[in-house]
Formats: sequence, C-alpha cells, structure tokens
Amino acid sequence: MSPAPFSSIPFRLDMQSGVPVYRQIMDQIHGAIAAGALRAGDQLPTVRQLSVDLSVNPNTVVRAYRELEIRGVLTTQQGIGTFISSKTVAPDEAERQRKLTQMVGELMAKAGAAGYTAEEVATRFLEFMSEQRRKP
Amino acid sequence: MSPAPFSSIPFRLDMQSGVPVYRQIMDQIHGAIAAGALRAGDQLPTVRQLSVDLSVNPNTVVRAYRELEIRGVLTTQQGIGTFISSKTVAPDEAERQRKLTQMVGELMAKAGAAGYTAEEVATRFLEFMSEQRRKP
DNA sequence: ATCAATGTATTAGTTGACTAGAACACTGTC
DNA sequence: GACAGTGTTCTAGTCAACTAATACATTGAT
Repeated sequence: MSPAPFSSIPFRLDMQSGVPVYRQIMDQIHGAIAAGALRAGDQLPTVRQLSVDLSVNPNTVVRAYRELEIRGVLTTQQGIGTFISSKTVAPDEAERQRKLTQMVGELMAKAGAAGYTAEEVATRFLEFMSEQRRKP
Repeated sequence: MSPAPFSSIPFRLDMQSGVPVYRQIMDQIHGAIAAGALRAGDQLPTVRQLSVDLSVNPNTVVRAYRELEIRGVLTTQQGIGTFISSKTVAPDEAERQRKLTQMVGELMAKAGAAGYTAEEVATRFLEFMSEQRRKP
C-alpha cells in the first residue's frame, strides 16, 4: 500500500482559541499552499481521514473544503477526492497574505496611535462589512 | 411639568439591518455627542422612557448605556439618571469618528484594489482582534 | 454486480450573542 | 415612612453560527 497519496500537512488545531475549527483548517491549507508545501493538483487528505486525524467531525472538514472550493482554491470530485485547484497561484500567495496582514496591522497601529480602542475600530469595520453584505 | 428634562434625540432604529439594537443606540448617542446635540452633563432619556419610545426592552437600553459607561462616555447614578460624562470631549468627536471611518474605508479600498475579498480582510482582522483579546 | 473509498445531504445538539419579562434596590420628595 | 421615579439584577426565550451523528450518492476496481 502507498503510505499516503497526499501530502500530510502538520495540522495544528487550537480548540481553546475560539477560532472555528473549519476556519483553522482553511487557514492552514492556505498557509501550506503559500509555503509551497501544496501545489496545484495535489490531493488533500480525504474528508474522513482528516476528520480522524484531527478528532473532528467529517462535516467540519467538509465545511472547510467547501468554503475553499467556493473561493476557487480547491476542487472536489465526488467519489474521487479533493485537490488543489489548478488556478491557484502558489508562490505569490505568501506575499499576498503577508501584505494583507501588514495592511490590517497598519490600520490597527494607526488607529491605536490616534486613540481609538480596538472595539471602536471593530465596530466601524463590522459596519462596513454589513453594509457591503446587504446590497446584493 | 417640564416637557422633558433631557434632550430628546431623534432615535431611528432599523430592526431589519441586523445591527444589534443596543449598538444602534450606542452609535446614535455617540453621534449626538459628536454633533453637539448632547454635551457634558446633559441627562439622557431614562431607561424606561427610551425603552418605551423605541418599543424595546429596558434591558436593551441598559446594555447600551452600560457599554457607553464602560468606555467613559456616560455616567449612571442609580435612582437619579444617566448623564453624558464630563470627560467627554464633544467637538473633536465628530472629526475623530470621521477619521476612523476614513481609515477603515481606506483599508477596505486598498485591500479591494489589491485583489483581496472582504472575507479575507475580515478573517485577518478578526485574527488580530482575537489575539489582542486573549492576552489579558 | 459488488464492494470499498470517496464526497454529499439531512437532521440535530451546543454554544454564545441578543433581547425580553419581572422582580429588586437606590434616590429624592412629600 | 410612603411613594414615585430611577437604575440593577436575575432568569429565560430566540436566533444564528458551529459542530456532530447518521444515512445517502458517486466513483472506480474487482
């Protein structure tokens, strides 16, 4: 038997963090792609396999995979498996994510320096989000 | 009888918006202060009065008032009433809020131009928030 | 056709945020 | 002290997000 047809990502879950498990899975897949550990066409752990590895319900894995599929990161084929989408651009992704982190960090720093609490920024931010979301 | 010892703010609630009522109340008080309609020492509508005016449970008003008190905007005195805190700086507040809105707007525009979805930005942002929150 | 491996769908339980109902405690006036 | 007006607290209901349990559908090899 082949010892695993798919890259085994060293998933690390923090059940205490309050961050939803499905989102942590998404982030780590994102990260693995960004780091080059996963490339277009690579197969991900099966829903059942990963759910066992993480001691999590299969549906939680499904949720993560589906969200990533919607965003074009993954491609799932019933009865076959889940794969990294061919459209995914691996190398630039790391830079992309770093830039986003920096952008957000800049805002927080700038706002903090101007005397705004994190809550205030969050409130404004969420208002922005809900406005965007209500239109379509 | 005096026709109302406190400024009657023209509260406008949008029950369809998905924005929590207590937060809308907070925002409008914030706005009234920023606009100069409310100044330090002014009494706000009583919990019961405002709850009747808005057809909302008193506890919802209490929630809004308490949050604002925690942030130093209001001062409540049991048996007396709720007042605008003397520390509140009214005139600069409008400018302050506009600036924050602009900061957040800039981030969203910048991120959008760089190809990030609102979701991506939100995810990064929430990670930031939860990191800040877990330390103390 | 059968079977094992895969993803899918349906339903339900858990939790936290939000709101509500009702009883309680404090203040000032009479 | 009684009372009306004020904020406070305790308890519970509602809803959405998240996770779980279970049964179902598809694929490819035998």
